[in-house]
Amino acid sequence: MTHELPNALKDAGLKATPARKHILDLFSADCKPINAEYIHEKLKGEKINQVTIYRTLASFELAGIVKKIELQKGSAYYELAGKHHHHVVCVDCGKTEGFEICGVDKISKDILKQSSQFKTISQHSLELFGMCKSCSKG
Amino acid sequence: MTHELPNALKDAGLKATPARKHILDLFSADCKPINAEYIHEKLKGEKINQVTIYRTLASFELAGIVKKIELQKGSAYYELAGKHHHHVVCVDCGKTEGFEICGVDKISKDILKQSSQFKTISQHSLELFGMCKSCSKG
DNA sequence: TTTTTTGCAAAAGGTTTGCAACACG
DNA sequence: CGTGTTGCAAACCTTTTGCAAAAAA
Repeated sequence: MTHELPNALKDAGLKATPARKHILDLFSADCKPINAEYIHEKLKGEKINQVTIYRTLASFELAGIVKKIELQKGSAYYELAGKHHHHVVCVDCGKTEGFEICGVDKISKDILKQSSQFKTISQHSLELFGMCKSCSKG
Repeated sequence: MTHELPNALKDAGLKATPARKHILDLFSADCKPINAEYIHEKLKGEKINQVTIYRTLASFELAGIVKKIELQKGSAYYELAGKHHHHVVCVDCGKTEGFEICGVDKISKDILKQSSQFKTISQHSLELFGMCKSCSKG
């Protein structure tokens, strides 16, 4: 149960509280986007308040430990901030798969070139939606 | 005040009520993404209930008249469902600009080719975030 | 001990629902 | 006239806030 981010909390200037260590462990263990509800459910043995989870996610995001992603599932999802990547989401079961292909930087340059109103583009969101193999059976 | 979508309601099997006509006019007039609050504000003279606005947006989306877009501004935005395009959003003032460049279909093909889990990709969201010229001054 | 962090309760913000009254076609 | 639509009130769900108690360094 030792996490792969041993000094992430200290480096971020965050005190190493049980709640934070457990949540960090969860991120390391399940390498997939998770939301507050999932964390609360997975850690229900630890009796961590939902508010603490929201605050922990906010501080992790501020510290650059995790990244918030918009999967259009009605709540905010987070995952470890690692290599730049995007996701395919199954519209049926919600399963996600990451991918590293991303041509958006080139698109951004083209946009700026032809844009009358924008000066810089610093971020982007790109999510694909489709059917996974299990759900498209039958 | 005649709208550019004269038969959109009839074609969709929706009754041409005042609320729907006004909301449709708004979409035609302001060719930009708008949300429920904006509609409510713009049409406050018409005394249209918020619930009616939400239901109208839902029925318009179902009918394919409008498209919901995720601008990460805390509420759902909609715009007329026309040519496929995406947006740049100013992280400072929220201004949006549309653009038609989109290389995502090609990316989707590549993803599917290398994906172990997904069979089809049917939609995507792509939004860029940056600073508009007014906001990056100073 | 000092500064964070947590829990609780409550509120906020956007959106949805149930139901009766209303109005389009 | 009949079915679809609206308004009202209330619920819902996720997320945020205020404040005092608890805990990390």
